[in-house]
Amino acid sequence: MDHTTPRQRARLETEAHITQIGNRMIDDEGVAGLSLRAIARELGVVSSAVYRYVQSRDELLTILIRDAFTQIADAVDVALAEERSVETLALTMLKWSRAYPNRWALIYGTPIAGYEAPHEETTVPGTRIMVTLAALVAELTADAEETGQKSAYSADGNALTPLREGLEELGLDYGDDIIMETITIWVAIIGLINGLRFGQFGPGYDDVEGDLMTGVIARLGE
Amino acid sequence: MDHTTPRQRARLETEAHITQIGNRMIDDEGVAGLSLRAIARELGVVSSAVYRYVQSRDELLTILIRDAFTQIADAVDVALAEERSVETLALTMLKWSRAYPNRWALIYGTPIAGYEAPHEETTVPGTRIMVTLAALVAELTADAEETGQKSAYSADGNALTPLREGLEELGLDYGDDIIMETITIWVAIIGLINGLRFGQFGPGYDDVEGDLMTGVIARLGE
DNA sequence: CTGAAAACAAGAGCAGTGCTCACTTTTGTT
DNA sequence: AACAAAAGTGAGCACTGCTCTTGTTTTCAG
Repeated sequence: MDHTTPRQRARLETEAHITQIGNRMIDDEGVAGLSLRAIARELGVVSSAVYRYVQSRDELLTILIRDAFTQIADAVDVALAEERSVETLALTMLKWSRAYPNRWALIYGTPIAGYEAPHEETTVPGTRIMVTLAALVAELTADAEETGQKSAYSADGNALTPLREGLEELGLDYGDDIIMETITIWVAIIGLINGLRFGQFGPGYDDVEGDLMTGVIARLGE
Repeated sequence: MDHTTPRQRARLETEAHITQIGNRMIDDEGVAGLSLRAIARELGVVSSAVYRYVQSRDELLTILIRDAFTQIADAVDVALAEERSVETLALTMLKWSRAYPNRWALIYGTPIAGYEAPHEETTVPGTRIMVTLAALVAELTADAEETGQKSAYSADGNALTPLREGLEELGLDYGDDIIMETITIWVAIIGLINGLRFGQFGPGYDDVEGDLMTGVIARLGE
């Protein structure tokens, strides 16, 4: 049986409708195009009415950011279930960024001015992929050790302290070399996708984005 | 003798004043805080008056973007004259990003919504550092070859076509391995700085940013 | 079934933005 | 002194987020 009153159901529906419209607005015009007044118009309601459902534009932003993080992390999980490799992870992120470039910018681009992500709301979904990558790197390193190759990172381990603590909070304990390897691969992936999405390399990369990513990942795998 | 009339001089002064205020506003509140009306107030003039000096907010943005690109590229050039290495290049960019985080976001972050960089205006200063990096990589690769180490990148060279063409326009002709190496290092640098500046790794990195960059660069140097 | 309470919606209003346009004042030159 | 160009003015348009007061439903308990 259904324990939701019609009222509650209507509320949830409207909330879902708002986030849906919000997502579409971001897809269409970027985060700057996200307007509560425009949402109100589309809902056929006066502008102040949407404030019954969402406290502020920032709150809606938080919801949309969390959604985007969750979506891309889910996509990566699905793809990794098929083929577990760093390349798959990277190419899946790239593919998602092409499908939703403005959502990509929302989560991996410049922070929104005057907006502070509520940390507890967004940090967890926001770090999922990186944690997955660390696990992947750990697996591969373990394999490499069996075949006799040992990574030799011996720089100042203090540099990794903040990240190591973050992983420890999740109950994970990796060595410095694994963390260093993870962060290197991670920043390369993000950097490449950002460069492509933000047009920093100029035009003409449409057909070679995947190959470029594959090349970078291959280069990082020594 | 001076061939500028007092009138022309006043104009140039006001223009310089406007870009100076604009830079300060971006430093203070990010690109969203760049307001022509606020600039007018600070100039002690009515809002419509600034349109005598700047065609639109976007035009001012273009000026500030070009300035920022030029500034960071100059900083890199100066540092490289002291010590010519990839690490120096990377650390200089990192240092600049710490000094001017909002300007960094302006040039390497999410593109401004509804704003299209005029290409001819910004592309040249925007690619200076990357071109410098390519030259650096080429030098180092040449050194490595003398000592017998040869890089072996042999993936689909088509992926590099757009970049190779970009370099050829500047009269530069590098091999695929050098271009691939350059782009890998480049995206790692940008990715790491973006991650740090945009707070994607969480807090607590303030004292280890340099070590982190050094570690990544070292890892990329095999 | 009725009446109070809670939820929802309306509409005016505030302060801010970029930008335009008709108009006046200042300035430099002939 | 006359005149044209440049600079500055102020009103106005359309938009934004957000608040506050008023009115209207809908829900739910007595």
